[in-house]
Amino acid sequence: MTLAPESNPKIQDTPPFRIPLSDADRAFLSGLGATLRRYAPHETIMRQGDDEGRAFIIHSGWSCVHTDLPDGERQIIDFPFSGDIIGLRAYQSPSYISLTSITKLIVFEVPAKALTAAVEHSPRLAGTFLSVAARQRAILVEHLTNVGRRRGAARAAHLLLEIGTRLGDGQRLASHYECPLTQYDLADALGMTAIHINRILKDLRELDLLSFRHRTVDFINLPATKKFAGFNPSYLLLERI
Amino acid sequence: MTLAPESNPKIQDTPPFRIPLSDADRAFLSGLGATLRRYAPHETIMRQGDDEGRAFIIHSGWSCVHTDLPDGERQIIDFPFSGDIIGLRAYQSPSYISLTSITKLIVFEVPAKALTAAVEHSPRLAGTFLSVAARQRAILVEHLTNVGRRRGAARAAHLLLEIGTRLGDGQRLASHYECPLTQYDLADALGMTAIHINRILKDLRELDLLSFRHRTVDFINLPATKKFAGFNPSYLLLERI
DNA sequence: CGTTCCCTTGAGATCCGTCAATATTAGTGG
DNA sequence: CCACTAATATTGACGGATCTCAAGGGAACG
Repeated sequence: MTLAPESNPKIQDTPPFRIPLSDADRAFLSGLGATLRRYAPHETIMRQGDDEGRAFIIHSGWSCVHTDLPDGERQIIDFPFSGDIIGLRAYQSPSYISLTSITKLIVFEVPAKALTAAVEHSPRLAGTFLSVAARQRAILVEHLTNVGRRRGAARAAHLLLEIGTRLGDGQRLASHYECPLTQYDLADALGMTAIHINRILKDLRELDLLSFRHRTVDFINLPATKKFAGFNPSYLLLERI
Repeated sequence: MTLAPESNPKIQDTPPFRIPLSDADRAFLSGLGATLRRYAPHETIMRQGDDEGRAFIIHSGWSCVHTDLPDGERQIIDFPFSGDIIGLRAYQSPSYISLTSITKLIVFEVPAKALTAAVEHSPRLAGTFLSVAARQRAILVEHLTNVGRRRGAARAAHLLLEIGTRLGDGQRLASHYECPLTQYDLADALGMTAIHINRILKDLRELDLLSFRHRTVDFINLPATKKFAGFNPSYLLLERI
C-alpha cells in the first residue's frame, strides 16, 4: 500500500492523485513545489498558532493532528494516513492545529498557494481536493459523534474499527493489524484518561470483542464488535479515489 | 445582517460571495441554478443516508446539522449561520448528516455539480469555497476539542460564546443575544443530557458568568466567562470574507 | 385557556477521573 | 547479549461528574 521508504516517492503517484489525469496535469503536479520530508517519531511538524502557508500530504507512517489546550492537555483530531491532506487552505493563515509524528513519517510538504494554483489549473484536481476534504469532514463528524454520543467501551472499539478500515486502503477491514498508538494516544483521541482506556481495553478483552496489546489489535469477534460499537463504515467510502 | 425575509434574496448578494467578483462571476453565480427555499421550524431539509446531489447555503434562520444514531439519539455537529455551506461536495453521494430547521429558515439550494462548475469557472470562487470549508473545519475541530476535553460547564459556556460571536458577523461578541435553542438542542450538541445541561446553566448563573433563560443569553461577566471556558475566537477569524 | 413542549428539581446508580503504587515493555548504551 | 532507564501498562481505592428514573412546574402557542 505504501512505497518503500528507501525509494524517493513522487507526489503524482501518491494516493489522492492516483486518478485519471492528463499528462499536463501530471507534469503540473510534479512542478508544484512539493518537498519530500522525513521525520523521526515524536517530532512536531506543524504547531498550533504558528502562521502557516504549508500543507502536507501524508505518504507513509503514523501521525496525529491535534489541538493543544492551555493546561497542557491535547485533543487528537485525527490519525491521518497515506494520501490524507493536512492544512488544505487557500492562503497563509495561523494554524489552529498541530501535527506530530508517532512513528517515522514521510510527507510531501506543499505551499498552500500551490494548492490554490492546482485548483485553478485543473478541474479534475479541484474535484479531487473537494472529495478529499469531504471525506475528511465525514471522518471528523463521525469522530465527534463517537466522542459525544457513545460510551467509553463502544467509543474505543469504534476508533479501532475505523483505523483498521482506513489502513486497508479504505474498504476491507482486517481481523488483525499492527498499531503503534499508546493508550495515551487513544485517550487523547477519545476524550478520556489513559487509565480509563486501560480498563476499557481490559473489558473489551473480557467481552471477547477485541484485544489490543503489544502494539497489535486483534478482532476476536468482528461482527459482534461492529454491532457493539455501532460501526457503519459508509462514511469512509466517500469517493475514495 | 440578514436581508428582510419578505424580499427575494439573491445568491450573489449572500455572505460568502460578498467579495470582489467580476461581473462575469456575478452573472455566473446568478445562473448557477440556485433555488430559494423557505422552511418552517422543525422541518427536515436533508436526511442522513439519502442519496444527495444538493448543497445548501444558509441565508437566514437557525438550523442544525446532525447525525442520527440507531437508538434515536442524535449528535448535533453545527448550528450553521448565514453564508455557511452545507454539503460542499463534488458529486452525488449518500449524505452522512441531516439538516433540520429550528426556526423559520431560508436557504439557497444548489446542485452539487453547480459547485464543481463554479470552482472550474472562477479561481476566485474556488478560493472562497476552500476558505469557507477551512473555517467550517476549524469550527468542527474546536467543537470536538470542546466535547472531548472540557467539562460540562466550560463546554456549555464555550458553545454559547461561539454562537454569540458567529451571530455578530464574525468578530465582535455581544453581551446579550436572542437564542431559540432548547436545552435539548444544547445537550445534543454538547454530548450530554438535557437534565444535566439544566443543572449546568443553573451553575453558570450562580457563578455570575452567564444566564440563558427565556430564549435569551446574557453574559454577566464576559471576561470571566471567556477565561472560564478557555474561549479564544481566533479559530473563527479564518479569512472571513 | 387548555395542551404541549420545555424547564426544574431530587435521589440513586453508573461512568469516569484522580491519586498512588507497581509491573511490564521498549529502547539505549556498553 | 546484558544491564539500565524511561516509557508504557496495570491495578486499587476513592471522589466527582454525569446519567437515569421520577415527578412537578412553567412558558408558549393555537
